[in-house]
Amino acid sequence: MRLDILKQYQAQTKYLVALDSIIFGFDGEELKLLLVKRGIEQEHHTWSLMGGWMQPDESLESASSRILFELTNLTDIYLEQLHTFGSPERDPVERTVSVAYFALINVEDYDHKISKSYEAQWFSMQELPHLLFDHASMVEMAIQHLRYKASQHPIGFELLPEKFTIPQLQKLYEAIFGTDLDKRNFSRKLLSTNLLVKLDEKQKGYSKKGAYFYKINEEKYRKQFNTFLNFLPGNAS
Amino acid sequence: MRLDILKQYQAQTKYLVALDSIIFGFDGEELKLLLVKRGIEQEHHTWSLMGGWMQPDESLESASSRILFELTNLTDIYLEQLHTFGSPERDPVERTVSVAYFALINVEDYDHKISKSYEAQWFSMQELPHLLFDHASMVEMAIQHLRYKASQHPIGFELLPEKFTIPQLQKLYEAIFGTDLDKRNFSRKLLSTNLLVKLDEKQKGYSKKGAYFYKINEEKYRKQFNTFLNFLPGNAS
DNA sequence: GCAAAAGTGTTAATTCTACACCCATGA
DNA sequence: TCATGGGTGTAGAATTAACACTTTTGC
Repeated sequence: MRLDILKQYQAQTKYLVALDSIIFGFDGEELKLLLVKRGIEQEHHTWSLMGGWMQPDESLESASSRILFELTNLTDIYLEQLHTFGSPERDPVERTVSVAYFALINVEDYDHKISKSYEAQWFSMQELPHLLFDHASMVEMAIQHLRYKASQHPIGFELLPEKFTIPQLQKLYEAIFGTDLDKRNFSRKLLSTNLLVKLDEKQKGYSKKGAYFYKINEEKYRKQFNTFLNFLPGNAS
Repeated sequence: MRLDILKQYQAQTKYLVALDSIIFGFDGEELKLLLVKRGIEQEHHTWSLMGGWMQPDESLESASSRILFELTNLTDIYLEQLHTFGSPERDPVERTVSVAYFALINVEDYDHKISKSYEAQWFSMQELPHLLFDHASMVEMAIQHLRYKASQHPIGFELLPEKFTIPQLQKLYEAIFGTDLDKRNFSRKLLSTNLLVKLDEKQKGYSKKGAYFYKINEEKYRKQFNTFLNFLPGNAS
């Protein structure tokens, strides 16, 4: 290593690097966001995104997974880097660059008993509390991204249980886009992708007739993921 | 400020934060990337993306603009955050988190005489040299993003001079997507957006007949930018 | 007058949208 | 038996894709 290069590096200011997760869930009716009360601001009762610090041996991605695991005890969560926020004023305590990740989880899998150490709660997207720092803009960017992503890729499945019905899926898309969809057009378009496998089993309890369960064709799903365009049925904004 | 909060912040490791720019240009035939030889690695003759360090008083965005200005002397460049790269091994000198921005500039505006301090050169996307660190993956991600973005938004104009012809624009799109387009369908779709204003002037020299120049309707362009969908004519991948 | 690029229209195929009725079941 | 949500088909409209000839002008 040349000495002048090392010196050039050493002359630079270093910064704290944080990760924040925008965690979406779906309860069958509404789109939800998982928020925590962090120790940091406990006395102010300020809700915030789940977050944490990057450790020296971690990549951004693995730090983000770790932090998510700490809260939910879940692994294999759909996680995608959203944007990095670094304005000098964003954290009044000390300058921090925060890399925001957006996560989709199945609410049923989330066991709130496990992580008692965090005071965590699902909030309807319609009734979000005041958020810490610039977390509200992170959420805003995340919902935009979710809309785009869900319209182009079959990402919605990540928010549902393994077995789901078409009406459930439609409700999810309606929640994401904040609009009503025509069920005939929706199911036609959906089934035409051949990503769904119809099961023999029917959903019980919710409706009298019961809707058939479907699961997703994993193989096709992985294969098509990046070439899957215009998924969103027509009559959404 | 509560003391325990401050302590929690102070216990954290800090990191270097860098910015790297993937700068695209278009010379009328090919899509190009602007690379520099950084002082860092000069003896190895390694090309790299233009980059620099974030300063304590800057946002990521403004640091990125500043660095781009240092190289090109241009302001008002199309600049968009792409992704943040932070694997522990990415910079062997010292752990650095790098926020990558992707930039579109008009090659004619770029005056290589101005920034003699950098050894900079345009490279065809087909013939990129070996790049520093993880810069090759940044470029790969950027080209993917450019393709998506150009298909959904009228972003291509950023790469062209103020006055351009339709055949020029078509060549640009063909370069971005690496495919041929049908000129009849292309110009129909393009003109149907009403984003172009036909000028009286014709391009001289390139073809015998000469093609009409167009400029973009700035007002509509700004307004439509985020709602402009499916711009790409049909017969591109 | 001819070579080279510019410019322009039509048709068939596909996809999208709007819309309404019957079905199965539990209460 | 009736109320509730599940499931399905069709026709008109709009968009897309494929395709070829005429125009202009510098050489």
